[in-house]
Amino acid sequence: MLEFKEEISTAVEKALNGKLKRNEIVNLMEVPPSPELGDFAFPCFKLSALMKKAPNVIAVELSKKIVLPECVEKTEPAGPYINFFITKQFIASQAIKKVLSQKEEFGRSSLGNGQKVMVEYSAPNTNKPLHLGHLRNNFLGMSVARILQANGFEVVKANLVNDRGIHICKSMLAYKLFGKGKTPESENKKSDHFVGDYYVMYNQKVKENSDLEKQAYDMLQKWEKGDKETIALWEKMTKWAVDGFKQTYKKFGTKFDTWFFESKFYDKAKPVLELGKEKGLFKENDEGALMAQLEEHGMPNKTVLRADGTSIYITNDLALTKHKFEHFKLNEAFWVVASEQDLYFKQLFKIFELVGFPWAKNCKHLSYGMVNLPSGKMKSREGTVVDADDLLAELEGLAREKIKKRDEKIGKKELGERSMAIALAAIKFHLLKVAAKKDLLFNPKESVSFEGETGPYIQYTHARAKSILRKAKDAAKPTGFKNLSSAEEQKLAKLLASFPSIVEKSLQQMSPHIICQFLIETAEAFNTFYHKHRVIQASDKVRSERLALVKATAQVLKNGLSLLDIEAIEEM
RNA sequence: GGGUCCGUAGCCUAGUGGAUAGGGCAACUGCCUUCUAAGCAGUGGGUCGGCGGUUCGAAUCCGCCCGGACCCGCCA
Repeated sequence: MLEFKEEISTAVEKALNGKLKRNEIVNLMEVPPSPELGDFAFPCFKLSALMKKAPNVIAVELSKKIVLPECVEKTEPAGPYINFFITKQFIASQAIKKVLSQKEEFGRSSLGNGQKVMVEYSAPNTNKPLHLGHLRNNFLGMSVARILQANGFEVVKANLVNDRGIHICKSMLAYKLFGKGKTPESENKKSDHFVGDYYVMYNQKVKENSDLEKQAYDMLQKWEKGDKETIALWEKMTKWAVDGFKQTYKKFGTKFDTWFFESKFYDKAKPVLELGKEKGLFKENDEGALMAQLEEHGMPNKTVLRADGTSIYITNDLALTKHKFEHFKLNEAFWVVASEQDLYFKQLFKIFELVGFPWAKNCKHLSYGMVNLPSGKMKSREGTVVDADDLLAELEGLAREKIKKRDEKIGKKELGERSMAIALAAIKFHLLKVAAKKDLLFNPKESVSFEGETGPYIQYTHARAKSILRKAKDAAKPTGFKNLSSAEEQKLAKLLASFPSIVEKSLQQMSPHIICQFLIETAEAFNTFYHKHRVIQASDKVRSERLALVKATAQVLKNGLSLLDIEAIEEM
């Protein structure tokens, strides 16, 4: 549709004799709210101010002067607008030909020009199993990485494991005191859940015995000093946790190109700390803690090193970020982290800028809203979280029942694969379809739904299209697209043609939800078409053209789903 | 006290200046001997939190207020 817009703008420019520049005209061009009003509209308000004439008068006069380009069937002045109607066969033919020739490449671009970017996401703590919050994070990370890749960026997907700090020592302490040598194997428990149970246990026990708090802190000291016994326990429990995470990531299709461990970086910040001191940015306060002086830059000061010399979270990021940019030669780095850390990242990036790292301006925080439950906030400490593994198992079970209702004879392997694909689509789409910055209220009933604006609905639409294509078999190649002139076919073709600009918009805004909204609209348009028009039973000529439209729709749905890391299955 | 973000029908949500605010869930009415009913068509439901301002034009921009979430030097 872009080229049509260009051609129309050129025609308008000529008719205006230089009253407006061409790119101004392109920017003013709109799509009318309803298809009966045409495919493009030129509003005359700007001209009205310029020419001191009523916009509707201008619309009438100007529309007579415009020499129609080939692709335009007619123009109509409508109040202050001039509406343009693209010749119907041009719309269908342009859209379908492009999709079917470019196939999985359709929607991709080379905007990134090979630039290397890192997307860091997930960032689990080794004392708690992955929960709903991580899922939103993981899905955003995976999808953003895919959108970047589709636009010609070289993407490094990274996971930073928070495997040190006082919180880890809490679960270690509980295990040491009450674990009695049990193991995940002996308890037949997934290993990250096994570790997480001790974190919850610590938080229960500390309510009765506040001395545990001091013991945990002592343990952190011992850990930082390299105490053998403490390190051995830490290694054992960290491995349990990470092994468990890996199983969960595998089930969800969450992937990483590189793993960072906080324990390997927290003590490597010296060069950055020294640099900051030299610049006068980091100064010791009265208690001896090292503080980044940020108040004159409009934000609170930030502690970068404790008074006792031990590290905090930012100490690690100071070391790790430098390593990232230098070791991976990055052009840009993204952090997918919840909005509660907005200020933290503002401070971190400001520190990089003030220390003088040239890459400071290429650090981007992809902030997203918190996931809450109807009962309130999720708290790992209290065990009131929606566990990732449990949620997927529940969804998979529901999908399984639904598939069996439709097809009683389905094979076991097939059933397993399909139910998993559908369950994953449901949860991924549910968490991605809302704009990332919005907080999300996780309503269990809605989230397990496979109907309405859901991932399975998109998959179902794709499967329907594929089913037609399978049954049609011997499709003759269409010679033209003169028979796709119904409102339903035109609407669908226009949507397909707009996919590349949708992908570009989702890249610019780093927003997978834009893809979700597009897929919903396209699936709706296809299903409406499906109910109103027969494909296989149509006359030879019409059938071949409709089959091409169906094929193009399946391709675009698949390409779109792939940007969300959702599988487009063949049958449901 | 300060800062950031959010506020669109009973619930969830799209829409960041342009034509009657677009969907979904829930409710109700139709449609399966025709390409998969996880679908389609239809009905009802809206002071776009409030008030003021800017503009030819505001859900969208600005100001104030109300409500909610998050954050504010040694948690992550």
